[in-house]
Amino acid sequence: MHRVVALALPNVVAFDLSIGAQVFGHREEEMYEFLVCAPAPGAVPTTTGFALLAEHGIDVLERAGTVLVPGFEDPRAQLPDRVLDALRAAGVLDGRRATTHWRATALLARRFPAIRVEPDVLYVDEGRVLTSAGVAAGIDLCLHIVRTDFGQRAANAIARRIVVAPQREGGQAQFLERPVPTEPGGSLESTRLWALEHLAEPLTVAELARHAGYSERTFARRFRAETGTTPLQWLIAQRTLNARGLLEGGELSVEAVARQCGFGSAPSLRQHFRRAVRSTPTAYRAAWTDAA
DNA sequence: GACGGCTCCCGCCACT
DNA sequence: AGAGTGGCGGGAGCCG
Repeated sequence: MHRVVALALPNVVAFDLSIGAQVFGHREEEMYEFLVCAPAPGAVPTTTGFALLAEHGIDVLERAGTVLVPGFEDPRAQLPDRVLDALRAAGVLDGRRATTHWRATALLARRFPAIRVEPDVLYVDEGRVLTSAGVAAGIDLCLHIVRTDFGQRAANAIARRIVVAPQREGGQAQFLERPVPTEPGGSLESTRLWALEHLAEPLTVAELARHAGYSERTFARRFRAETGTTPLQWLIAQRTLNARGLLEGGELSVEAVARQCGFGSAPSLRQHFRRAVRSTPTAYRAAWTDAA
């Protein structure tokens, strides 16, 4: 079983750590073993007025398949050498791409010139090291990890369980205007859910706008404010996620997958698939078939 | 891959 | 005045 170990450093952001716990630590799926460790086992203060209990010391990091480092205050604090050694964190990002909360990207770039800071994405996957932006982007990153380890279907199942809207691609802009859409009446959430149910049908932006009760212009504006992307790009991303799930293990032809996902034709699916996944549908299916 | 035809979507601006 | 809205033009991008 794949072991994920979260490292709770003093004044950990409990919400960040909880995302990992919800995604990797739930008993419903038996894909991951999830442990929480700290430099010294025991109570670890959080930034939000309560402490959490870390049952393990950092020795468990050695046997981790994935190490999770949730946010903590103060990031300027000097960590003990033994913690840094365990993480091999010093210089680990040098020469790599990385991101962080949009308020801190400039600081990160200034303090660590060797890191190629990507200021406007949700998360960055550099293979061995993955980084994400502010809180909610951690969900996208964790689901991305599940997808990498076990496929889109597994990621979809967990996303459904924790009731988060379907994933967003890492390259998507961080939400600068409205981090969390509130205001139930004004939110386009229900229109997005409606669109997901009708993904297989041809959908136009005009239809989505009509469903939401806005003019096309206002709909487009509000859509970007809430999701950070445009209606069509969002549709394409959702259709591609759907296609990934169908390709893994399924027997449907690429043409049939395309139609079932709402792509008008197989070439259309191939084009968007290549851009988002950097692979072809057939190669993607083969990779998952061989892995299983 | 190339190429039409069409949709999308963003800046601009008028209107409330 | 200032914020929110929506129509329009046209370049970008999607689709067959």
